Amino acid sequence: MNRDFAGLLKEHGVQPSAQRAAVASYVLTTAEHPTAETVWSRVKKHFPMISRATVYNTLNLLTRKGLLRQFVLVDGKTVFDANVGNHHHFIDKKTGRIYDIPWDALEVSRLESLGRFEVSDYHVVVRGRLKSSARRRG
Amino acid sequence: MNRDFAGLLKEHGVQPSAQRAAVASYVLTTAEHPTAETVWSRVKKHFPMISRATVYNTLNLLTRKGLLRQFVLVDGKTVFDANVGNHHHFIDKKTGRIYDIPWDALEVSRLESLGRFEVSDYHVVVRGRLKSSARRRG
DNA sequence: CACGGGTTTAGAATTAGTCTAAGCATAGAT
DNA sequence: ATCTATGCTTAGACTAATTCTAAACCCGTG
Repeated sequence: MNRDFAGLLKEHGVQPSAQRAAVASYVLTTAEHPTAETVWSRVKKHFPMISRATVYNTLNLLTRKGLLRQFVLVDGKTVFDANVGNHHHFIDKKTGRIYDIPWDALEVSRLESLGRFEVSDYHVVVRGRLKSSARRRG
Repeated sequence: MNRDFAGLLKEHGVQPSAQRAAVASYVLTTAEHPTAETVWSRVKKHFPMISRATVYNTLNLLTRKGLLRQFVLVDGKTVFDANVGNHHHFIDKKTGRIYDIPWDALEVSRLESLGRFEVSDYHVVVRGRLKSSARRRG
Protein backbone atom coordinates (compact mmCIF):
# COMPACT_ATOMS: atom_id res chain seq x y z
CA MET A 1 0.00 0.00 0.00
CA ASN A 2 2.88 2.40 0.55
CA ARG A 3 4.04 2.30 -3.02
CA ASP A 4 6.44 4.69 -4.65
CA PHE A 5 3.92 7.03 -6.21
CA ALA A 6 6.58 9.49 -7.30
CA GLY A 7 8.16 6.73 -9.36
CA LEU A 8 4.81 5.65 -10.70
CA LEU A 9 4.04 9.17 -11.85
CA LYS A 10 7.40 9.50 -13.51
CA GLU A 11 6.86 6.24 -15.38
CA HIS A 12 3.72 7.72 -16.81
CA GLY A 13 5.27 10.98 -17.88
CA VAL A 14 4.00 13.01 -14.96
CA GLN A 15 6.59 15.14 -13.22
CA PRO A 16 6.20 14.19 -9.59
CA SER A 17 5.58 16.57 -6.72
CA ALA A 18 4.48 16.12 -3.15
CA GLN A 19 0.93 17.26 -3.97
CA ARG A 20 0.63 15.00 -6.98
CA ALA A 21 1.93 12.01 -5.03
CA ALA A 22 -0.58 12.74 -2.27
CA VAL A 23 -3.46 12.85 -4.73
CA ALA A 24 -2.23 9.74 -6.51
CA SER A 25 -1.75 7.77 -3.33
CA TYR A 26 -5.37 8.27 -2.45
CA VAL A 27 -7.13 8.17 -5.78
CA LEU A 28 -5.21 5.27 -7.26
CA THR A 29 -5.89 3.00 -4.34
CA THR A 30 -9.52 3.67 -3.48
CA ALA A 31 -12.49 1.78 -4.81
CA GLU A 32 -15.05 4.40 -3.81
CA HIS A 33 -15.36 6.26 -7.15
CA PRO A 34 -14.78 9.63 -5.53
CA THR A 35 -15.77 13.02 -6.87
CA ALA A 36 -13.15 15.74 -7.06
CA GLU A 37 -14.46 17.26 -3.85
CA THR A 38 -14.14 13.91 -2.11
CA VAL A 39 -10.57 13.58 -3.30
CA TRP A 40 -9.82 17.05 -2.00
CA SER A 41 -11.25 16.37 1.43
CA ARG A 42 -9.50 13.01 1.74
CA VAL A 43 -6.14 14.32 0.63
CA LYS A 44 -6.38 17.36 2.89
CA LYS A 45 -6.35 15.12 5.93
CA HIS A 46 -2.77 14.20 5.21
CA PHE A 47 -1.78 17.29 3.30
CA PRO A 48 -3.77 20.20 4.71
CA MET A 49 -2.36 22.95 2.53
CA ILE A 50 -3.27 21.48 -0.83
CA SER A 51 -5.52 23.71 -2.89
CA ARG A 52 -8.63 22.79 -4.76
CA ALA A 53 -7.13 23.86 -8.07
CA THR A 54 -4.21 21.51 -7.60
CA VAL A 55 -6.52 18.61 -6.94
CA TYR A 56 -8.50 19.33 -10.10
CA ASN A 57 -5.35 19.87 -12.12
CA THR A 58 -3.82 16.65 -10.88
CA LEU A 59 -6.93 14.60 -11.47
CA ASN A 60 -7.20 15.90 -15.00
CA LEU A 61 -3.53 15.30 -15.58
CA LEU A 62 -3.67 11.73 -14.31
CA THR A 63 -6.65 11.15 -16.55
CA ARG A 64 -4.80 12.47 -19.58
CA LYS A 65 -1.88 10.22 -18.76
CA GLY A 66 -4.10 7.16 -18.52
CA LEU A 67 -3.69 6.50 -14.81
CA LEU A 68 -7.28 7.37 -14.08
CA ARG A 69 -10.58 7.34 -15.83
CA GLN A 70 -13.39 9.75 -15.23
CA PHE A 71 -17.03 9.37 -15.97
CA VAL A 72 -20.23 11.07 -15.10
CA LEU A 73 -22.86 9.68 -12.83
CA VAL A 74 -26.55 10.23 -12.93
CA ASP A 75 -26.87 13.59 -11.23
CA GLY A 76 -24.14 15.27 -13.17
CA LYS A 77 -21.17 14.70 -10.91
CA THR A 78 -17.88 13.60 -12.37
CA VAL A 79 -16.29 10.70 -10.55
CA PHE A 80 -12.87 9.16 -10.87
CA ASP A 81 -12.04 5.53 -11.22
CA ALA A 82 -8.56 4.10 -10.88
CA ASN A 83 -9.70 0.94 -12.58
CA VAL A 84 -8.54 1.87 -16.05
CA GLY A 85 -9.04 -1.59 -17.44
CA ASN A 86 -12.23 -2.29 -19.30
CA HIS A 87 -15.22 -2.79 -17.10
CA HIS A 88 -18.88 -2.01 -16.92
CA HIS A 89 -20.79 -0.07 -14.30
CA PHE A 90 -23.70 -0.73 -12.06
CA ILE A 91 -25.49 2.25 -10.52
CA ASP A 92 -27.56 1.69 -7.43
CA LYS A 93 -30.75 3.65 -8.06
CA LYS A 94 -31.28 4.20 -4.38
CA THR A 95 -27.90 5.47 -3.26
CA GLY A 96 -26.36 6.54 -6.55
CA ARG A 97 -23.31 4.53 -5.66
CA ILE A 98 -21.35 3.04 -8.51
CA TYR A 99 -19.99 -0.45 -8.62
CA ASP A 100 -17.68 -2.03 -11.13
CA ILE A 101 -18.85 -4.99 -13.12
CA PRO A 102 -16.00 -7.13 -14.45
CA TRP A 103 -15.62 -6.92 -18.18
CA ASP A 104 -16.20 -10.64 -18.65
CA ALA A 105 -19.43 -10.68 -16.67
CA LEU A 106 -21.34 -9.29 -19.64
CA GLU A 107 -21.14 -9.75 -23.32
CA VAL A 108 -22.18 -7.27 -25.99
CA SER A 109 -22.65 -8.63 -29.46
CA ARG A 110 -23.23 -7.24 -32.95
CA LEU A 111 -20.94 -4.27 -32.37
CA GLU A 112 -19.42 -4.84 -35.78
CA SER A 113 -22.73 -4.08 -37.47
CA LEU A 114 -23.13 -0.45 -36.47
CA GLY A 115 -22.97 0.97 -39.95
CA ARG A 116 -21.54 4.48 -39.94
CA PHE A 117 -20.36 4.25 -36.33
CA GLU A 118 -16.75 3.20 -35.96
CA VAL A 119 -16.44 1.78 -32.46
CA SER A 120 -13.37 2.52 -30.40
CA ASP A 121 -14.72 1.58 -27.00
CA TYR A 122 -17.94 0.91 -25.22
CA HIS A 123 -19.33 -0.04 -21.88
CA VAL A 124 -22.62 -1.09 -20.38
CA VAL A 125 -24.35 1.01 -17.74
CA VAL A 126 -26.67 -1.08 -15.64
CA ARG A 127 -29.07 0.46 -13.18
CA GLY A 128 -31.01 -1.27 -10.48
CA ARG A 129 -30.84 -2.07 -6.84
CA LEU A 130 -28.55 -4.13 -4.70
CA LYS A 131 -30.03 -7.34 -3.45
CA SER A 132 -30.60 -6.81 0.24
CA SER A 133 -28.20 -9.52 1.35
CA ALA A 134 -24.83 -8.75 -0.10
CA ARG A 135 -24.59 -5.01 0.51
CA ARG A 136 -21.09 -3.65 0.80
CA ARG A 137 -19.04 -0.67 -0.22
CA GLY A 138 -17.94 -0.22 -3.80
CA MET B 1 -44.71 18.59 -37.71
CA ASN B 2 -47.25 21.12 -36.51
CA ARG B 3 -48.85 18.77 -34.04
CA ASP B 4 -51.19 19.72 -31.26
CA PHE B 5 -48.69 19.91 -28.45
CA ALA B 6 -51.20 21.33 -26.00
CA GLY B 7 -53.31 18.22 -26.52
CA LEU B 8 -50.30 15.97 -26.23
CA LEU B 9 -49.33 17.57 -22.92
CA LYS B 10 -52.84 17.18 -21.59
CA GLU B 11 -52.87 13.51 -22.54
CA HIS B 12 -49.82 13.05 -20.40
CA GLY B 13 -51.17 14.88 -17.40
CA VAL B 14 -49.33 18.12 -18.02
CA GLN B 15 -51.45 21.22 -17.84
CA PRO B 16 -50.73 23.02 -21.07
CA SER B 17 -49.51 26.58 -21.44
CA ALA B 18 -48.02 28.55 -24.28
CA GLN B 19 -44.53 28.22 -22.83
CA ARG B 20 -44.81 24.51 -22.25
CA ALA B 21 -46.12 23.93 -25.75
CA ALA B 22 -43.21 25.95 -27.15
CA VAL B 23 -40.67 23.88 -25.25
CA ALA B 24 -42.42 20.64 -26.18
CA SER B 25 -42.66 21.51 -29.84
CA TYR B 26 -38.93 21.89 -30.02
CA VAL B 27 -37.64 19.25 -27.67
CA LEU B 28 -40.00 16.48 -28.68
CA THR B 29 -39.17 16.78 -32.35
CA THR B 30 -35.41 17.28 -32.39
CA ALA B 31 -32.83 14.57 -32.69
CA GLU B 32 -29.93 16.70 -31.48
CA HIS B 33 -29.91 15.66 -27.82
CA PRO B 34 -29.92 19.24 -26.60
CA THR B 35 -28.78 20.54 -23.24
CA ALA B 36 -31.18 22.72 -21.26
CA GLU B 37 -29.29 25.80 -22.41
CA THR B 38 -29.68 24.74 -26.03
CA VAL B 39 -33.39 24.24 -25.54
CA TRP B 40 -33.62 27.69 -24.03
CA SER B 41 -31.83 29.37 -26.91
CA ARG B 42 -33.82 27.49 -29.54
CA VAL B 43 -37.16 28.19 -27.94
CA LYS B 44 -36.33 31.85 -27.39
CA LYS B 45 -36.15 32.39 -31.13
CA HIS B 46 -39.88 31.80 -31.38
CA PHE B 47 -40.82 32.84 -27.88
CA PRO B 48 -38.42 35.54 -26.76
CA MET B 49 -39.84 36.20 -23.33
CA ILE B 50 -39.51 32.68 -21.94
CA SER B 51 -37.36 32.46 -18.85
CA ARG B 52 -34.64 30.03 -18.05
CA ALA B 53 -36.49 28.75 -15.01
CA THR B 54 -39.52 27.89 -17.11
CA VAL B 55 -37.39 25.92 -19.53
CA TYR B 56 -35.81 23.94 -16.72
CA ASN B 57 -39.14 23.43 -14.99
CA THR B 58 -40.78 22.26 -18.18
CA LEU B 59 -37.97 19.90 -19.11
CA ASN B 60 -38.02 18.33 -15.67
CA LEU B 61 -41.79 18.11 -15.77
CA LEU B 62 -41.81 16.43 -19.17
CA THR B 63 -39.22 14.01 -17.90
CA ARG B 64 -41.30 13.15 -14.85
CA LYS B 65 -44.29 12.59 -17.10
CA GLY B 66 -42.37 10.23 -19.33
CA LEU B 67 -42.35 12.37 -22.45
CA LEU B 68 -38.64 12.92 -22.27
CA ARG B 69 -35.59 11.18 -20.92
CA GLN B 70 -32.50 12.84 -19.60
CA PHE B 71 -29.03 11.51 -19.26
CA VAL B 72 -25.61 12.85 -18.64
CA LEU B 73 -22.93 13.06 -21.22
CA VAL B 74 -19.22 12.93 -20.78
CA ASP B 75 -18.44 16.47 -19.74
CA GLY B 76 -21.09 16.77 -17.11
CA LYS B 77 -23.91 18.29 -19.09
CA THR B 78 -27.40 16.87 -18.87
CA VAL B 79 -28.97 16.31 -22.26
CA PHE B 80 -32.55 15.53 -23.18
CA ASP B 81 -33.77 12.83 -25.50
CA ALA B 82 -37.30 12.61 -26.79
CA ASN B 83 -36.70 9.00 -27.70
CA VAL B 84 -38.11 7.46 -24.56
CA GLY B 85 -38.05 3.93 -25.87
CA ASN B 86 -35.11 1.70 -25.07
CA HIS B 87 -32.05 2.49 -27.10
CA HIS B 88 -28.32 2.74 -26.83
CA HIS B 89 -26.05 5.69 -27.44
CA PHE B 90 -23.12 6.44 -29.63
CA ILE B 91 -20.89 9.39 -28.76
CA ASP B 92 -18.70 10.87 -31.45
CA LYS B 93 -15.34 11.40 -29.77
CA LYS B 94 -14.51 14.28 -32.05
CA THR B 95 -17.64 16.40 -31.83
CA GLY B 96 -19.24 15.09 -28.66
CA ARG B 97 -22.45 14.65 -30.58
CA ILE B 98 -24.75 11.89 -29.47
CA TYR B 99 -26.54 9.50 -31.74
CA ASP B 100 -29.16 6.92 -30.94
CA ILE B 101 -28.49 3.28 -31.63
CA PRO B 102 -31.64 1.20 -32.04
CA TRP B 103 -32.22 -1.22 -29.22
CA ASP B 104 -32.10 -4.24 -31.49
CA ALA B 105 -28.81 -3.30 -33.08
CA LEU B 106 -26.93 -4.62 -30.07
CA GLU B 107 -27.39 -7.47 -27.74
CA VAL B 108 -26.20 -7.72 -24.17
CA SER B 109 -26.06 -11.17 -22.65
CA ARG B 110 -25.47 -12.70 -19.23
CA LEU B 111 -27.35 -9.92 -17.45
CA GLU B 112 -29.05 -12.53 -15.31
CA SER B 113 -25.75 -13.57 -13.77
CA LEU B 114 -24.87 -10.36 -11.97
CA GLY B 115 -25.03 -11.75 -8.48
CA ARG B 116 -25.97 -9.09 -5.97
CA PHE B 117 -27.03 -6.61 -8.64
CA GLU B 118 -30.73 -6.61 -9.43
CA VAL B 119 -31.07 -5.16 -12.91
CA SER B 120 -33.91 -2.81 -13.70
CA ASP B 121 -32.53 -1.27 -16.87
CA TYR B 122 -29.34 -0.89 -18.79
CA HIS B 123 -27.92 0.60 -21.91
CA VAL B 124 -24.72 0.50 -23.88
CA VAL B 125 -22.62 3.61 -24.39
CA VAL B 126 -20.43 3.30 -27.46
CA ARG B 127 -17.74 5.82 -28.26
CA GLY B 128 -15.85 6.22 -31.50
CA ARG B 129 -15.90 8.19 -34.66
CA LEU B 130 -18.30 8.52 -37.52
CA LYS B 131 -17.16 6.91 -40.72
CA SER B 132 -16.25 9.77 -43.01
CA SER B 133 -18.82 8.91 -45.63
CA ALA B 134 -22.18 8.95 -43.97
CA ARG B 135 -21.83 12.08 -41.82
CA ARG B 136 -25.03 13.81 -41.01
CA ARG B 137 -26.69 15.60 -38.14
CA GLY B 138 -28.02 13.70 -35.19
C1' DC C 1 23.02 33.61 -5.88
C1' DA C 2 20.19 34.60 -9.98
C1' DC C 3 17.53 32.43 -13.59
C1' DG C 4 13.87 29.85 -15.76
C1' DG C 5 10.53 26.27 -16.18
C1' DG C 6 7.14 24.10 -14.28
C1' DT C 7 3.98 23.81 -9.94
C1' DT C 8 1.01 25.57 -6.46
C1' DT C 9 -1.84 28.84 -4.37
C1' DA C 10 -6.05 31.74 -3.09
C1' DG C 11 -9.50 33.67 -4.88
C1' DA C 12 -12.10 35.41 -8.92
C1' DA C 13 -14.73 33.95 -12.77
C1' DT C 14 -17.67 30.92 -15.17
C1' DT C 15 -21.26 27.62 -15.83
C1' DA C 16 -25.22 24.66 -14.91
C1' DG C 17 -29.00 24.44 -12.39
C1' DT C 18 -32.33 25.66 -8.50
C1' DC C 19 -34.85 28.76 -5.61
C1' DT C 20 -37.65 32.77 -4.42
C1' DA C 21 -41.06 36.12 -4.26
C1' DA C 22 -44.01 38.72 -6.89
C1' DG C 23 -46.91 39.16 -10.83
C1' DC C 24 -50.01 36.75 -14.24
C1' DA C 25 -53.27 33.74 -16.48
C1' DT C 26 -57.06 30.82 -16.48
C1' DA C 27 -61.10 27.87 -15.23
C1' DG C 28 -65.08 27.72 -12.66
C1' DA C 29 -68.60 29.95 -9.86
C1' DT C 30 -71.55 33.73 -9.78
C1' DA D 1 -68.40 40.42 -16.96
C1' DT D 2 -66.32 39.74 -12.28
C1' DC D 3 -64.20 37.21 -8.51
C1' DT D 4 -61.20 33.92 -6.78
C1' DA D 5 -58.18 30.02 -6.18
C1' DT D 6 -54.80 27.60 -8.18
C1' DG D 7 -51.04 27.03 -10.59
C1' DC D 8 -47.63 29.11 -14.12
C1' DT D 9 -44.07 32.39 -15.33
C1' DT D 10 -40.72 35.73 -14.50
C1' DA D 11 -36.13 38.06 -13.35
C1' DG D 12 -32.76 37.73 -10.69
C1' DA D 13 -30.46 35.89 -6.57
C1' DC D 14 -28.28 31.89 -5.11
C1' DT D 15 -25.49 27.48 -5.00
C1' DA D 16 -22.29 24.08 -6.41
C1' DA D 17 -18.86 22.33 -9.53
C1' DT D 18 -15.11 23.51 -12.12
C1' DT D 19 -11.74 26.44 -14.52
C1' DC D 20 -8.98 30.49 -14.85
C1' DT D 21 -5.65 33.94 -13.33
C1' DA D 22 -1.81 36.06 -11.65
C1' DA D 23 1.37 35.98 -8.18
C1' DA D 24 4.37 33.21 -5.36
C1' DC D 25 7.12 29.18 -4.89
C1' DC D 26 10.49 25.42 -5.68
C1' DC D 27 14.40 23.40 -7.52
C1' DG D 28 18.08 22.17 -10.68
C1' DT D 29 21.61 24.56 -13.40
C1' DG D 30 25.15 28.09 -14.54
